[in-house]
Amino acid sequence: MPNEPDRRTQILDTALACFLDRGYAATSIADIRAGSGASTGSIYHFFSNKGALASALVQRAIAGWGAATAAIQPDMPAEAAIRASVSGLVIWGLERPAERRFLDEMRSLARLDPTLADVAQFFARGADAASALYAQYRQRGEVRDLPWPIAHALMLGPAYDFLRHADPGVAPAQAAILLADAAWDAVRARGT
Amino acid sequence: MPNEPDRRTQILDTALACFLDRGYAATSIADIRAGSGASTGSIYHFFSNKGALASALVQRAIAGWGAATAAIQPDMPAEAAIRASVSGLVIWGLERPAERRFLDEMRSLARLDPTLADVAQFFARGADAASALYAQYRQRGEVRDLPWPIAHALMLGPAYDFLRHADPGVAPAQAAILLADAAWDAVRARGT
Amino acid sequence: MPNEPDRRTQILDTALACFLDRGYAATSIADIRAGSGASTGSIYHFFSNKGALASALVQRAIAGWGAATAAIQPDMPAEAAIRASVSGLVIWGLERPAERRFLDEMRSLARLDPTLADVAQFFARGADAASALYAQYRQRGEVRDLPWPIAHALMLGPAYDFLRHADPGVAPAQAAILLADAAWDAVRARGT
Amino acid sequence: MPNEPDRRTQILDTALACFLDRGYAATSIADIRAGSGASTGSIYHFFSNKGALASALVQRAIAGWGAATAAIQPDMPAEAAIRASVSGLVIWGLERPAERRFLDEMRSLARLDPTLADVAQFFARGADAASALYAQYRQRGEVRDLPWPIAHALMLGPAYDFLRHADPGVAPAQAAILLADAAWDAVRARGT
DNA sequence: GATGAATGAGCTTTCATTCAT
DNA sequence: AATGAATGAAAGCTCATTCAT
Repeated sequence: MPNEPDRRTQILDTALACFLDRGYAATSIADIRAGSGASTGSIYHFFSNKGALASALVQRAIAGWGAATAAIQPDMPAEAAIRASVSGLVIWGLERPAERRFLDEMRSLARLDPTLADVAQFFARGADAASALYAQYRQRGEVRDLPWPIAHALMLGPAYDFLRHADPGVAPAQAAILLADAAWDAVRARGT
Repeated sequence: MPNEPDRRTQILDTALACFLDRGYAATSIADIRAGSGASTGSIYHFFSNKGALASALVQRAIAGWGAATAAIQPDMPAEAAIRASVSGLVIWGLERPAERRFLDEMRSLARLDPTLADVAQFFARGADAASALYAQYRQRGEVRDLPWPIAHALMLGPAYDFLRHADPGVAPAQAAILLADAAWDAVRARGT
Repeated sequence: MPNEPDRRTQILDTALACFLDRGYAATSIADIRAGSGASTGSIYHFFSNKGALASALVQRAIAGWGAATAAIQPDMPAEAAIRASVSGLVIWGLERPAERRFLDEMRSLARLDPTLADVAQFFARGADAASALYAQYRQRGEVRDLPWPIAHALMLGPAYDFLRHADPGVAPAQAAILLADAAWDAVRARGT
Repeated sequence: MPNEPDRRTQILDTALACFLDRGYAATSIADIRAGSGASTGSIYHFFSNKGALASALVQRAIAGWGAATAAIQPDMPAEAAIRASVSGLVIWGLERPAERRFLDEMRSLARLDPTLADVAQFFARGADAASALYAQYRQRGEVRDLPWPIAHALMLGPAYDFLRHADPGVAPAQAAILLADAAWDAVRARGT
């Protein structure tokens, strides 16, 4: 007998499928109801909000990306960490373009929609952690003394931009290397 | 006799104000009607769609940004052109954050909404022009031989990323210089 | 050709019929749509709220009652005014029990529902006017020096209570006289 | 070992708290579930309906008020009985305004909602008892020969009306006396 | 006695768009 | 060129109640 997933999971899976397919804003509760076989009431039994659904999924999606960059340790050299995180992002993003687009949409919607407060907080926490890590590298003298927003932009901005215009014509491996190289070049401590 | 703007312009101005204030998705035709004093019918007389309104405004907004980088000529050295265009983007984006956010929103909505086809085309045309320019620089040997999506990402990705998280704590001039430097460093032709 | 009422009026009439039949809370917009032939959108074109509909109707209903007591003048003797207003209320309430019940429901809902703020204000204004009138009578020495809430209760409380339990077994004229007498007896200035 | 109240009582207590706080209509079963710690199923195990809950509570609430007027005996003089019942109502209503408001709401809802038939019956029974008592006083020649609805209105209408507009500016004791006096004056047998 | 997942009809409100005048 | 009434599908969400365990 197959291991039937429970209702909560069915709903979550359907919601993710819809969000990836159509985007968050364009997905209606009715879509999720139809896709999952659950009733409207059932959906709201498990998730108080459309936003709560998104929140649960953002967490799941980020966890997936996190796994891809799990190798990064706080005490590893800045160069290795930064290269790994950029190329991890690029590889993951090229493998799962819909997921990447979904997170992108959530990031901007979370700024305005109060039902997405959880999502916003989630992103904020991630950003803080990264910022703290960069501060460490700076103290160790491995990276340039840049304001965090600039440092972030120099390291990850190109990857995000590249993924946003995702073009199947570029080989993932090559793109990952080029962008990781550039990220490290842009922030590594300048010699005397 | 005062130089009363015509209806079309009144509508366009109000629409822009609303889009900048609330975003495209959150602006209703009723908002524009109320703000402009024009009737619903009048709005649809001049613009066949909500999308058509956006289209006209995207053109106007981009024209404004274009003016800021008007100094860029096809035959000027790559370095000057690239630096100018990056720092132009940064300065403009910090001066007009709402406008920048609006263009960002439009760029992503245009991918899905068929009534925004014009907008999508408009962005595509801009991208093509930039791509052509980069090809020229490459032929002249001034820049690295990179796939255009990568080159674009290296030059402008950081600026876009920086503006997206727009932080009033960083001085505009400093940010523009840092990002322009980085852009040029990332793509300039490598010595032997 | 019959004088077809306009949409706004059709909606208002249907809404009143529903409110009188079922009460405000139990009436849905769908009921009004079905009864009036107007579309949902049309209803919301004329009335921003379910509450706005109620507000318009409360005004109309009170105006109707006002007409019944139109004879009351600020400068007429307290006795005549009070008798007229009590018996006017009783006669009107027995003639239009549904209308009376509707106003009663609105009075209590208006305390809590913010979309009924207009209704609340409307009732409040009426109460203020009555209170001011009583203060005048008091100054003229025609009525007892009672706190307004008590005076109101003594004069109109019995009529409201009687109408609430409306019993067809009591002759309207007799009821009106008994209650008007009692109202005047209860508040008229006591002799030395 | 602490005297833990049983589930039924917990549910009832929470329901009352909710009804007093928000009113019957605005209270959902979910509210009661959350407040009482009982499950939905448990609530429906003890009470077949939302209405059954209300019914049990109306009984309790009226019993409370009954205790306040317990001194009233069938064979005591009409004047004492009427004064006691009016001032008892006023004192009780000023002390427990939420309870009073709740009973008021129930009285009007019970007229329409079939699940509140019990409540309606309960109120009716109370009214019958009072009516029978008045008939006795009438036979004894202590009170006016008035139709019961009018007599009720004259005696209790002012108190109800006063409590409905409950104004903390009037001293309870004074209000109770004024309203009790008026009640007796209004119905006591007229001299030749 | 107790649980809580499941139901589904129903609610108010929004909004881009059409069209007769 | 201009009006604004009219449309109706669609949205997110609520809630009393049922029932298998």
